[in-house]
Amino acid sequence: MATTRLDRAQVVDTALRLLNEVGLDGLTLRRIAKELNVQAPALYWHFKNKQELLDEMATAIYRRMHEERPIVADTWQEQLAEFSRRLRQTLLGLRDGAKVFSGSRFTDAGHAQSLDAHLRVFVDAGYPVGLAARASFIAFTYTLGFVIEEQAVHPMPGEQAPGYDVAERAEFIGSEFPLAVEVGPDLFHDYGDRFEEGLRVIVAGLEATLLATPAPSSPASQPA
Amino acid sequence: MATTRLDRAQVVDTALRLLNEVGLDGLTLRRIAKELNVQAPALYWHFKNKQELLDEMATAIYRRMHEERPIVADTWQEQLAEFSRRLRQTLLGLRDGAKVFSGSRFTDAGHAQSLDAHLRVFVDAGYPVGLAARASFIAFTYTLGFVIEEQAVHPMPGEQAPGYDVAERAEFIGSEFPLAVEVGPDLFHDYGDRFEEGLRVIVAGLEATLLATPAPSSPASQPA
DNA sequence: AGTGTGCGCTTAACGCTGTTAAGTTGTCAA
DNA sequence: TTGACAACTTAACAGCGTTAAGCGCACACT
Repeated sequence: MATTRLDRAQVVDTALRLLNEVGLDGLTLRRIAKELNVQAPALYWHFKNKQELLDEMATAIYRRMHEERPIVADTWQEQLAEFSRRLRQTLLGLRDGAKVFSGSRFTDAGHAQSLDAHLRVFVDAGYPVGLAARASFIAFTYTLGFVIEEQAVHPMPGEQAPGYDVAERAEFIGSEFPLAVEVGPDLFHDYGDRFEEGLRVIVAGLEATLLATPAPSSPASQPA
Repeated sequence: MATTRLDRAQVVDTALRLLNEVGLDGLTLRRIAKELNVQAPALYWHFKNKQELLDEMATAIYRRMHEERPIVADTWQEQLAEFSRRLRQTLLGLRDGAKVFSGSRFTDAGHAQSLDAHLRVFVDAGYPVGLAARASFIAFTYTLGFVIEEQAVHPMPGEQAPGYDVAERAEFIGSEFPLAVEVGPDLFHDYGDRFEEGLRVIVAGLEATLLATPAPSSPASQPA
């Protein structure tokens, strides 16, 4: 029964909290408004339309990734892996988190700060910033795609979506394609371990290719 | 002016063609029905609901990947890269292709055939099938995440979505975070080249880790 | 040939959605 | 005390996915 006036941040927080209860499909403007003891059109005073609210939600999600404590990493390998882990954990913490995130755009320059800090680790290690960005984009898209698939099977950490039972799938496919049947557990179980495995693969691949030589030109910019 | 009766395949084909014109948001049952010279509820004779139609569309997309010609690859590296390239190209060929694909489930066992053939390349090279599946899943999620980001910027191969201009972005961020500004082109240009770069990274990473030793146990199953 | 069954569709309608327009209230400035 | 503007409410609109009921035509059967 909040009698104070609304502001954008309050709407965003409520919407994010509500998302975990009702999911993306159930997240309607009327439902959000009800939660705020307000009528639906009132939201249009604060947001141009629903997409702008969703964009602000995505921005808030990204901000949450870093606000508790900044990532401290001594090597670019640690920095890349920790960034990816946090992204996954943050998205997993929200129902349909990956879909909300991937369907929206950042609304402020706040994300530039953490991106800048992230890239700085690579630059300080002597790599060109462009290379750092391209390498990070690979890990970023891997993480995004991974969590989208993961949340299709597990909408929330504890829950299991119907239609992904491995035994059921085996029966569905039949005996004609034994390899496809056999890999069921490898595709639909142990997401945590498999995510880490993928991170190790990408880091090893970067060490072998893009980020092979420690420093082509300058030794390293002096730490701030 | 087709006077023949509808069937599921015809609806799916029409819906996929229409998707490129109107996008996922514009793809309503009434619009699809209109295209088929039929009323919207008629679709419910052929599909349980809209999601079932979308699932069938995703299945058809996956089938298109392989139907023209099967992938022929001598090495698992080629197989993995070519599979990923085809997935990307197929998704890019459809407006919102990655979103449709990632939001749906396969409706038949047809995909098991190509998955089986894909895995066979790894098995014939002497690797355990579980390792092959986990390695392929890494490339798969990378590709999916990559195309989702790519299609956010380029809804169709020629077009450019608003709000992603690099100069605009630079002004938006300001001078406080120079590294974040500088990497604009590295994040938003040359998607084709960067996708290939990512594939090379992942293949190199697999060679260095998961798929390092040619064959742990059996030399190779004899070719069929 | 006449009759019945049921497939494949139409028409009508429901509740819900995002969104717009217009009107109302409270607060603060002059 | 008056006016203005911020922040909302009420009412309404077009369009959505979906359900219920009814209709017509093709085919099987006696």
